[in-house]
Amino acid sequence: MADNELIKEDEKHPIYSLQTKVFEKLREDILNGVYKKGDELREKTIGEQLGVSRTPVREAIRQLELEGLVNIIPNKGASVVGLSTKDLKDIYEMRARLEGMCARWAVKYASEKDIEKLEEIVDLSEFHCMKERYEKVLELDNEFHELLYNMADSKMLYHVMADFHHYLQVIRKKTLSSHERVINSSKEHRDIINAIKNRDEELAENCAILHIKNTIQNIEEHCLWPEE
Amino acid sequence: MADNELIKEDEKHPIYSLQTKVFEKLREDILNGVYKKGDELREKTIGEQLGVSRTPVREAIRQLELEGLVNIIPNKGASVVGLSTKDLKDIYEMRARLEGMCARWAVKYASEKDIEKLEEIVDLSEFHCMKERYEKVLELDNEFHELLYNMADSKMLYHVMADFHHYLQVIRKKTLSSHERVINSSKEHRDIINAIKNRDEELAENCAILHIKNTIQNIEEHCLWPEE
DNA sequence: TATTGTATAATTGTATACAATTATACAAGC
DNA sequence: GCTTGTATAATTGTATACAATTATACAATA
Repeated sequence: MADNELIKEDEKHPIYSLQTKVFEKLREDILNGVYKKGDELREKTIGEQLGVSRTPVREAIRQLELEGLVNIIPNKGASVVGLSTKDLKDIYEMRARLEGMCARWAVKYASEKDIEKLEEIVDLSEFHCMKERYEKVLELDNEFHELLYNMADSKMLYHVMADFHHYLQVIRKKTLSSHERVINSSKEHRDIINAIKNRDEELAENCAILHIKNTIQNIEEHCLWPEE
Repeated sequence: MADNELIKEDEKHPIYSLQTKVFEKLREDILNGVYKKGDELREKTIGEQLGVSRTPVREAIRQLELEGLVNIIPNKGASVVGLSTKDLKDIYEMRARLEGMCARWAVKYASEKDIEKLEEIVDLSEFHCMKERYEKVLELDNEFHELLYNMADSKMLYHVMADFHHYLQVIRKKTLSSHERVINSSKEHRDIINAIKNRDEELAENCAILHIKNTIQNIEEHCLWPEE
């Protein structure tokens, strides 16, 4: 049996069930292209690879099916669907609009502390950008948007945005490795913050939409869409 | 053991696994308020009620957790989260924007046949409205939006909209039982169709947004939000 | 009474067993 | 050579067994 990553992590995070960990591992692997479109996911094989029985693997695959990342044919098996370039583009377009909604709603609910926190994140991000520590920049970008999603104070909106965020993770890693893009992104983040500060819903929405649209444009310009 | 609904349906739909059927049954029951917020979902109990073992129930509950309808605490159990009135409102707001996107994209991809089909649906709907057959009207409304979602030709957008659609099913049943609302809804549907016919993306988007906004307003006016 | 400890029961988490379905290999017949 | 039928293997679907965790009941103690 292969040396087993999941059980090792068990010691560190005994909070999560094996099922959850298998799910996250498989999702990660699908989104990162470890499994490619059409690959078949055999319960037994995956279970052996991860050192668990079929049960948690099955449960994980069922969840992946609900997310649309996997296709299950009853009594036959599961195969990887994954995300095409068009899927990613569509997600960005949806995200643009919903990010706008987020910013608009954040205006309504933002506390002074939230806004300070947003500014801190951007400050730190610019610092790490200067030092060219882009993993940190990505992390902080995640924090920025995560906080924004929380500020909107909507369980459902958060839920959708969190899903999108996972889907886009791989490509965001690329966009936020460009010094120039990070600089621009920071400016756009500050525009959003200022709009929220001034309690200007319309402006906040437009800034947030523009931010995502610019991200898309950047991806286009630098040909960062995944080759299929 | 209770008389068992799931196995009976087995004869009719042997395509779906028990797991799928348990999932759909539980989701339906949660959305319809059969299970209320906070109710605990015991695998053994539900399995006995439905005449299946714990395994498919477990898998179904895991899926419901991913949808956010259920909260699982490891080693403790699953409890119903369900949708609050605010959740429903937020979903409508998101849907308004994404429905707009749908209409916009549908303009790009709509075939003559699609448009004809849309018109047929509205014609039929108005006919059944006249006859006060509102279950039929609901069915056709579903068809209209389903087709629109398909016309947008986006797997991801369809996926999100399909989820929303399930979530809103209960309340849509109420709004489309009002003669007046159905009449207005039909007009709005025709506006959307005409915009698509004229290949006017901007107008199509705005009409679709307005359609959902009007739906929301109708719900407000008639106090159709669920009492909590 | 309130609290704590402990034994018991209930419940979940995981693994495994068995049934049902599907895939594969290969020989028989054309 | 190609199809078809059949036996075998592989895989999934479901149920169940067992382990681990959590809840419950209740007695002992302050």
